[in-house]
Amino acid sequence: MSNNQFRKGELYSFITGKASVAIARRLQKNFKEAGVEATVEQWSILYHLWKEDGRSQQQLCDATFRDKPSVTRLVDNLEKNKLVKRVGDKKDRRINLIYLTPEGRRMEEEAMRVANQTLNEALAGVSEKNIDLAKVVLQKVYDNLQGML
Amino acid sequence: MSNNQFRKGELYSFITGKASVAIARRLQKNFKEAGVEATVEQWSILYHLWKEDGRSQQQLCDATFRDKPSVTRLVDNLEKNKLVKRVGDKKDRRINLIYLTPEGRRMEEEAMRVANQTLNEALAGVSEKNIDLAKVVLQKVYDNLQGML
DNA sequence: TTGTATTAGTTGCATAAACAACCGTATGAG
DNA sequence: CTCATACGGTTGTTTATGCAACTAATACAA
Repeated sequence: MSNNQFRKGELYSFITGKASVAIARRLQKNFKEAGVEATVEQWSILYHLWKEDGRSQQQLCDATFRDKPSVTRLVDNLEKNKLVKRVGDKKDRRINLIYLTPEGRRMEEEAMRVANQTLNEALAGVSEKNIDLAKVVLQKVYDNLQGML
Repeated sequence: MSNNQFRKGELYSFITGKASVAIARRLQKNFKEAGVEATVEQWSILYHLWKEDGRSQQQLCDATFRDKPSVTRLVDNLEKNKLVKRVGDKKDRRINLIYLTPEGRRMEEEAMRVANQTLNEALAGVSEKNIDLAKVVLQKVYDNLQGML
């Protein structure tokens, strides 16, 4: 069955995902330099709220590929830093809707500018075509692994 | 300078690296099912020791893209689980050389089998050519970000 | 209507990461 | 030789993840 033997080093690189670790580290550093007071993980939650405010924690789980405890605690920290606020859903009292505070909304422009700049640094010298191809491969990997749960 | 505007969702996917997170989660699950008693992070250290035993912690930092405290604590846990042993270097007393225990050595075959199988699951249906291309893109991303430190 | 299953969210515990500050050892210039 | 500097490793603190167990609220079937 192992018709797919990997060349030396390939296995390790794919599994450890050093490229995405490097991007996250750089984004964190760039946030700090730009005075954006949030972690990359917190940014990933804010990112989805900027697109559509007032999502439930469960929706944020699905959007960010995290489990429920992770989102609970990210929201805890975002709330502590006064960037979002939990509001109980009136129709279904199990649900927390997460809303941006004015400070949370204010952060969007600069944070997204830094995120785009960081991705430009990361992808410098890579053609559009190859970016698309890598994207397709990574999406396929993700789909392969999701499907088998 | 933002000649490289990203399509919707692309920025988020690249930065959060969901594919490599998914691979790591699957590998952890497969380890568990196969009775391999180690975390993916611990495996990443063992992987390099299986290739060459008796490396220093600093060498393991370089090999695994981790900082010194991270490796210190991974080695702490590996030592606690009796998979490796710290041995002081005789020539330079600052250095710890990390050696596999018999149990650590015994784990290699099964762990590498599971790792290869996991990568096969992840890359099912992706052509050799596209795997290579994705690899090149990810390496370029890594190099871009390393260079600018 | 009652009782069971499902859903949303939280808490506890172990592991890991980043960053800064620190200690002991080695090195090399003067 | 001595002292500043660099190097290898450890510790403390904060943040985040995964898993399992749990609570509260809802849905739904009998």
